[in-house]
Amino acid sequence: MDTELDAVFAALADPTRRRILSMLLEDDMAVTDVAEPFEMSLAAISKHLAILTRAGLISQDKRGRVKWCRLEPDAMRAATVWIQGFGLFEPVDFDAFERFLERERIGDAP
Amino acid sequence: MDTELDAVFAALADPTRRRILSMLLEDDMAVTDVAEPFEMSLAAISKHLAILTRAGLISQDKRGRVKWCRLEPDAMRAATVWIQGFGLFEPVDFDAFERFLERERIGDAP
DNA sequence: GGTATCGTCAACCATCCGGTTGAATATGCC
DNA sequence: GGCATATTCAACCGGATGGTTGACGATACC
Repeated sequence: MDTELDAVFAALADPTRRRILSMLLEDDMAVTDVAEPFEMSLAAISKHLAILTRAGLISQDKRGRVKWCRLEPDAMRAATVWIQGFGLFEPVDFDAFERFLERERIGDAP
Repeated sequence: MDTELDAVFAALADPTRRRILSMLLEDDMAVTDVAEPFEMSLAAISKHLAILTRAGLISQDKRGRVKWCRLEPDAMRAATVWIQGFGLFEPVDFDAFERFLERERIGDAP
């Protein structure tokens, strides 16, 4: 039924994977570069990336011998929509949030 | 660190638990009543409720011999905030996001 | 062709998860 | 006291998870 939502929430339930997602927020990355800041093996990171891919949170595109990882925001958006379905919170203005991020990024620039 | 978020997302990653949460949206319920529509044992539901409680998504209040379960929306809100601002672990961004939310709320007010 | 780099596969391990069943602990009722 | 109801505990099971290591298949470079 809602196995997609299962996969998304399960994928988000791990700090390593959340950190990977936030790294990909900056830019697309190769698998080796994703693994670099972590203290675990490359194989472990590769598994985490597979879980994120299965959940639809990222996509992987192999060009040459390097595999590029790209954030896919839609799956995460689905999770947010489910939470909002509770009606407990004001609906989130995604466009406003995008503008917020943009402003922050500009503010941080030298 | 971020074990709280771990627990929230892990708790949300199960359809039974999500269904329980949506049931509790209606009203507080006793454990037995929560278990009634499910086809699994009462003990299994009791475990699910323990997981939801540990994640802070519900609270349980024993009055007499019946234990009442109540939805606690704050934990879910934390998850939403992370998703919306994912990658904003740095306090600076979190504060900025709080201000952003505040601004949005003021903007929306009549 | 030979070699280094990128990434996954396979096997293994410890631990957790979601479920069961049966016994145990409260509490309420007569 | 004695019995029924509400809920958890304890032990168990099969399967998933998160990690390791070592071998392997591709691709790039000289």
